[in-house]
Amino acid sequence: MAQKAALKSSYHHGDLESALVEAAISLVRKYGPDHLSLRAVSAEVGVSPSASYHYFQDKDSLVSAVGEVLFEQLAEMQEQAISKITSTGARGARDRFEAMGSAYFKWALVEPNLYRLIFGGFCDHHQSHSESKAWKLLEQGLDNLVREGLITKSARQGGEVMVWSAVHGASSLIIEGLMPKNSFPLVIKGVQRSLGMK
Amino acid sequence: MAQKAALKSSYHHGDLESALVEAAISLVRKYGPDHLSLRAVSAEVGVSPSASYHYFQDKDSLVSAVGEVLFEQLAEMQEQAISKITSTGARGARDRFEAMGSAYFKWALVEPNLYRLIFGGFCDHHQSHSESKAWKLLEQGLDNLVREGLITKSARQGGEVMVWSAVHGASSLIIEGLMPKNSFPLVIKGVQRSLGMK
DNA sequence: CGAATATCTATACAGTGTTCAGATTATTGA
DNA sequence: TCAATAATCTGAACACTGTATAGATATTCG
Repeated sequence: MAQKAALKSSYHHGDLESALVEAAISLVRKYGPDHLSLRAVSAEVGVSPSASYHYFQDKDSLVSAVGEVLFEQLAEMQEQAISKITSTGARGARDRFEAMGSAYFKWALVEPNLYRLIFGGFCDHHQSHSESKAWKLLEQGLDNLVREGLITKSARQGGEVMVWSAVHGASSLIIEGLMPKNSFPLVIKGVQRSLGMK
Repeated sequence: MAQKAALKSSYHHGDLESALVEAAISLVRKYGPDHLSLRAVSAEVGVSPSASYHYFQDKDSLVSAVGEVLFEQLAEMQEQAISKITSTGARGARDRFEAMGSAYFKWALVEPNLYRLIFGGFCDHHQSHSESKAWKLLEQGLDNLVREGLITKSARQGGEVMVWSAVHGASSLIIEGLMPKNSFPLVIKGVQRSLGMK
């Protein structure tokens, strides 16, 4: 079906589709989601501008593919941060929950242009919100807080919405220079209070 | 100095600068902040593409001017919503605070493309966050809550950051289809809890 | 091997941001 | 009042963009 490994055939690239996505990510990171050019992406890969039309209907379609990959990567980054926490019990649930939020925030600050691509209306998130890995991680983190008795079941209700809104909002506003960079701890505190967290 | 009113001189426009901004707003509203073309803006006004370079250094500069106007308009919309509230005392402070948030949210949902332009990294907000009208409104609203005894001084600390983050985050995520549209009441509730609001 | 297919190139077209020389109008000052 | 000056806008040009089409090249399979 699909030969995954890129071979050095000069004409047939081997895995052009993901090479284009990767090159696009690299260019967006540098120059922002606007200012991304299909021709520059093609040139980066060393292929003609029309080649991409075999894998993507148009430029927006490539951008959407990039968004999907990045959204997944962001969640993986969070997963990785969570898995680094060694504490157990109530303390563990709390630490993991905070690590999840901090990882999100840090990623946004380190990669503002990638963050803008995901959340700035450049790509269609055709998967429902509750199917996304980010959402599931959040659900899981909140469930742990309940299980360890750090928050009540009733306070947990709708917690995903509140937590993601606050963390995403702060990340976005800070990136755009509308909020001081050191605001994040305040948001963490506020989220904890909104959850009635001990 | 400056003749403000647009006169029907055929060659000299009269107030080209703000006419360009207005036309840009209209086009961004329809087609989004990406997909905005300087040439289309010029055509809308009935002027040559090069004319805009007398008032704006480049396209990005025009977009930034648009962002400044829109950011101000958003705050004015909030002010207007607040001024419509007739209740007084503690109830009044509470209602006005909620109206401020709801107005922000509604504006975002009605004008997603304008919202994206302001908060999606398209324009430089060269004014410091604490100088913005939005921020001052928020300060004022929180001060009123304290004055009316609805929240404590200590809970108020950093309230601007938490409130704006949550409201902006929810607006943004809902616009991008990453959160159900009916999530806003949950965010309001969460904000109130984070402020320890009675 | 040869035919069919997948993959990529070349070329072309309309549209983009931007520059610059010059045309047009408005304003100023003697 | 009327030339000189300044402000404002146009026209043409350049390099660049997304995209469609036709054709060249490589791979695969009978």
